Amino acid sequence: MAAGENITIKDIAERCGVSVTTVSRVLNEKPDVNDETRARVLKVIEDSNYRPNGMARSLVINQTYSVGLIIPDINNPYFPEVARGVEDQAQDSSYSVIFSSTDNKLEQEQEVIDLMLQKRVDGLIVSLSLANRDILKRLESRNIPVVQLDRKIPDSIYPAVMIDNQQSAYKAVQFLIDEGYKEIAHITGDLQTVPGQDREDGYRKAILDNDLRLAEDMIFEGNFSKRSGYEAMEQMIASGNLPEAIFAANDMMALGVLEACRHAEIRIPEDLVLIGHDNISISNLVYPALTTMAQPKYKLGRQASKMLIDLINIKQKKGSLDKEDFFADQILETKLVRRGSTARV
Amino acid sequence: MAAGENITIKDIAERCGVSVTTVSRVLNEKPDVNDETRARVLKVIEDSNYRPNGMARSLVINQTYSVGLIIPDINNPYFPEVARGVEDQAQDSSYSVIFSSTDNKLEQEQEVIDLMLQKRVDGLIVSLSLANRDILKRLESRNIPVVQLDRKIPDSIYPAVMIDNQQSAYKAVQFLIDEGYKEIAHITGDLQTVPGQDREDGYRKAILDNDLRLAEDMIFEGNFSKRSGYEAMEQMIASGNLPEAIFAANDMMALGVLEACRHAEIRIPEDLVLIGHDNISISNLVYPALTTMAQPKYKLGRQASKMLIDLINIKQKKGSLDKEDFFADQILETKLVRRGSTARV
DNA sequence: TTGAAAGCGCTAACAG
DNA sequence: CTGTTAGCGCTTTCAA
Repeated sequence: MAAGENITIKDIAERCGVSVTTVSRVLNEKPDVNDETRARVLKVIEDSNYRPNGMARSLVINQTYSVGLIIPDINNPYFPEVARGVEDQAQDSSYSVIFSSTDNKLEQEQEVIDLMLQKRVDGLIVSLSLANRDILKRLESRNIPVVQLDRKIPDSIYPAVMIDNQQSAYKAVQFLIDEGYKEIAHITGDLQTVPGQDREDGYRKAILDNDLRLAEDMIFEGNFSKRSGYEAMEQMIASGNLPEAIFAANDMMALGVLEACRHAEIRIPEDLVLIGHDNISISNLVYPALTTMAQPKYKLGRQASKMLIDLINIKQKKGSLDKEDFFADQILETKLVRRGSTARV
Repeated sequence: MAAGENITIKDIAERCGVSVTTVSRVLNEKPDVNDETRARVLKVIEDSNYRPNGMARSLVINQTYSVGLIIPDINNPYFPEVARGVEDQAQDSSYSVIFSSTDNKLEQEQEVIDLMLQKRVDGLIVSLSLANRDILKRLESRNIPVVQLDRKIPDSIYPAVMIDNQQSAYKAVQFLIDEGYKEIAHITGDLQTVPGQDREDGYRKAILDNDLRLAEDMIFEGNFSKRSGYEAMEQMIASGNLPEAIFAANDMMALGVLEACRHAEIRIPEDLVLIGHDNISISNLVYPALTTMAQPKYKLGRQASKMLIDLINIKQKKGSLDKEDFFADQILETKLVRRGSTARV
């Protein structure tokens, strides 16, 4: 056990008979140091298993090489993959990531951001609740590098990495139409969120662009939860007026539809065709497997991470960030994944 | 934008006309400070939106209030829930968590642990690959607080929070037996891992304890992946000798079984009954829903987090950790969750 | 109840 | 090529 007081750069310097400056130089791979000296120092470092104290270092260089990742819930099937992308990219640049789930609670978001700022993270990747433009404003005024993920809060200066929800929904519906379906219902996501709204817009646009009838009673309001998908399907069944196809604004709701159909002995895809959105991993494990619009979740995380680190580097170089330093939003493509739930019969 | 150089304790002191010591005192809620002074300082802090620099603070108090979480893959359906537990508990104590996925790669594990130690995390929660006892030894010698999660590396001094895999498997099989099934097959997990081995042991024990026939050809080696479950099932089908029930060492493999059965038109639970292990969230979303042994994943994370923080506090108090400071392993109970895949018909 | 001063472990001019 | 010195922003004796 033995306490083994942490060994410092000073100890190394002494053991080598050089100054701490010199040790610092070899630590940071600066050029101006005699090869022989360098070798000696390196050896002692190795032997004593010395690791520089990152905090002390951070304090003086004013950079921690860590970033914060703030998401609604790591348990939400959408986020682990995103998180992994963020982490992998961060690690490539020797950054660490501190993460925090907020359950979309304003107070929580506030709190964890505060905590992270005290820890002096170099920047933040955030997926915030809509109501929180104030937080972003405050971050702006403190000149903190931030990139938004998945959701973009309007009128924020910070760039976002996300998909085009409207276009993606449009493509989903267009696919159904191309397959020959005319009566297409939509189960919306949470309409308090931008993705929820945008996906509904995409649905409407596709219907109209194809000169199909846009019936308001074919639009059912959900909230992205499985249960809401289940209930929407129950409503359709109760109405006695089944559509030919359903576009659910996300996969979880599509799973709810699947379940309701099973109970009602409605066969998918024979009696009703179904498409979801997001391609969460489960969607390939249920039966019938879900046709869906795949979000490049891993890549979203990776790009956001990369963008943030680029921003941090700019700030580090210039001393601060100005409007023109921010990148344009990055919109990644979704991709149709055809599976059983829309199979031709 | 404006750079707005970070404001420091010194600035506050000046604006208040007091010394930094005094400001520090109110910051840390020390008693010895005049109420009136305290109020004044607090006001200025509030007005200037000042946040103390955590790094500087950490440097002197030698504690960062952050812990590292090292797991194989946040994408593995088992871990997000665990991570959430770790995080929630950490947050309750104002700790942050830095996380890292290692894919069970020794080199990765080594690297991220090193990175975290440089950042001076106060402790580590780890779920390491079996081969990595050396890492733990090194951590011990550096007197780092650590708790193991899910898997325990033998002969390590560090406590673990986990389930009793053997007993849990035993209970699963006993349940099948109690339901009246006699021919029960087992698809093992990765036998290079302790959980894989232990679950097989539990299966064997239950069979023997109940005086059933332990047939080696009823044990199929898998590796925890869905595919391996699928293939095992294919083998059973090909052999023309179906069991009455199957215990799959985890849910993913059970999912593979489900799929293979669908292809072969074997009905579950009518023709064959199936139980998995872990209760990953998917298991309730497939059809038929999977009967399984539920791991208290969230709680595992929470307990591990709590144990680690307790350890950190002890170390902080005593200056170092000795053998007798470590807690006993914490073994949490799994619970049978009955669902469709074992429904009586 | 308050402040001066030393120091946490490191980096970065500056001088030699 | 190397060392001296002055901090980074905070806490903590010690004295007043």
